Amino acid sequence: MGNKERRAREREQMREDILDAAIELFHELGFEKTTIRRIADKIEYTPGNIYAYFKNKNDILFGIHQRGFKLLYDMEMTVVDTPDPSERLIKLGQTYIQFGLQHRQYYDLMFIDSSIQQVIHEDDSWQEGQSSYTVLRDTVAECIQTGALPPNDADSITFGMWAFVHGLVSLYVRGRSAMIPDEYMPQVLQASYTYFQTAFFPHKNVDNILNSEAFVV
Amino acid sequence: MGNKERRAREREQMREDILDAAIELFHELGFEKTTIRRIADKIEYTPGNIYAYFKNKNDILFGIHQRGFKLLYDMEMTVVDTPDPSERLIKLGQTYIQFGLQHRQYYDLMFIDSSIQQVIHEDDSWQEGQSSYTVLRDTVAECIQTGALPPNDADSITFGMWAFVHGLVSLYVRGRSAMIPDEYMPQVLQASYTYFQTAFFPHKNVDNILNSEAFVV
DNA sequence: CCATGTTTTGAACAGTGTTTAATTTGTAAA
DNA sequence: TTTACAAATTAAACACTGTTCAAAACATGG
Repeated sequence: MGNKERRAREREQMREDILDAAIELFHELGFEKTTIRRIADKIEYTPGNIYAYFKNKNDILFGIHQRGFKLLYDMEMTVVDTPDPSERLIKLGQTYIQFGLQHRQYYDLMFIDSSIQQVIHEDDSWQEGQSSYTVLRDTVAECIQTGALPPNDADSITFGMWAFVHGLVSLYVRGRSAMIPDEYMPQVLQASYTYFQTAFFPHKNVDNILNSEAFVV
Repeated sequence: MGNKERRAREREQMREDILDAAIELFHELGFEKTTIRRIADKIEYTPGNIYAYFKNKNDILFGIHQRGFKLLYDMEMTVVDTPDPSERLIKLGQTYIQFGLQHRQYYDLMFIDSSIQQVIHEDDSWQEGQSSYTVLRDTVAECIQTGALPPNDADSITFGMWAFVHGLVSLYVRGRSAMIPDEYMPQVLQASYTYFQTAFFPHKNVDNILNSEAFVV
């Protein structure tokens, strides 16, 4: 018979349709203006019906959120096989910033916005973020082991590294840098990032590792 | 007669009352749940009447925002007379983080939330933020001049320093550190901050400058 | 006491997320 | 083919937002 399976597939398809529409609106308008009614309009259904597929709006945002983390993870995978841990760390940070600049909307939802927080706490299968953090932490730990970084609690250093790049990106994403003209921001971010890495790895040529390329938005 | 003056004073008093009520609610509930109707309730007026004193809700939030910056500025003033620029820089960062931990709600509104951004752009008399930035920038510039920091574009370094502490605080304020238990966070922040400063000022005893005190929340 | 200008109100508008009873639809069995 | 039942979908409502505006209340100077 296999009708059960088809029904399940159709349900899953509908969920995907909703998510696709949501993401499209999300890119056009940002998540604040991505309303249930607009999503419903886009897929030509009634607002209420969406609640048959998603618990609430945050549940939809969480779906977008997850896709964002897949995107970030894929980008990180392109540099994760760099043998030298300090070089890898430098590249990981660069990639993270690059992601933030290229996908501001995703970044906002993933790391700044707070409406989702509740959903994340309920859904403890939240490995997407964890795995990105683990990649970073492992690299930091390796740097400590090889003596590339002065020894200390690995979590504290990892958190600091993350905080730094997050600070750079989030100030930019939320437009908190009125003192610096917008068009200079990518260069400032790049210079700032390079400067900091040079402080941590004085014996490396950070510029060479990053190919001296400024961030592209 | 002086009635004009009294009227003006009463108007200003009303504005203050609204702001006070707003701030109280803001502390209790955060700015998302600080609604016009709740503010009106608190001062026993009608919601509509508030619009006779403030252009809109963001205008009220901007008032809170300004008070927050006064608070931050006052805290910064307690360390700004430190003669050695690198010590001053270290203490400024510590103070900034301390502010963020002690006044999360203010911090959120001042540096993370985006609803106000529009008002800030309109009101170009927005020196509150500028002056805090200038204090930091001047200190960084002095560090470069005295050779305490390797030379580079002062804005890039300043922005990076700010980004780092902002990253630490904002990840904490928005609860983005699921991988680290909440009760350890102040210690992790402290360790992370000390570690980074040590990287920038290897010849300083950062721990001593900060009196080895962990952040208090 | 009246006229004028300010302050305050109450009701409405358009928008939000969400719930629920009623309706439509699709499918399997009689 | 018709009936029966379950799933999908709708329409309407609810309780909230921020905001506007005509009307009412008030205070004040003449």
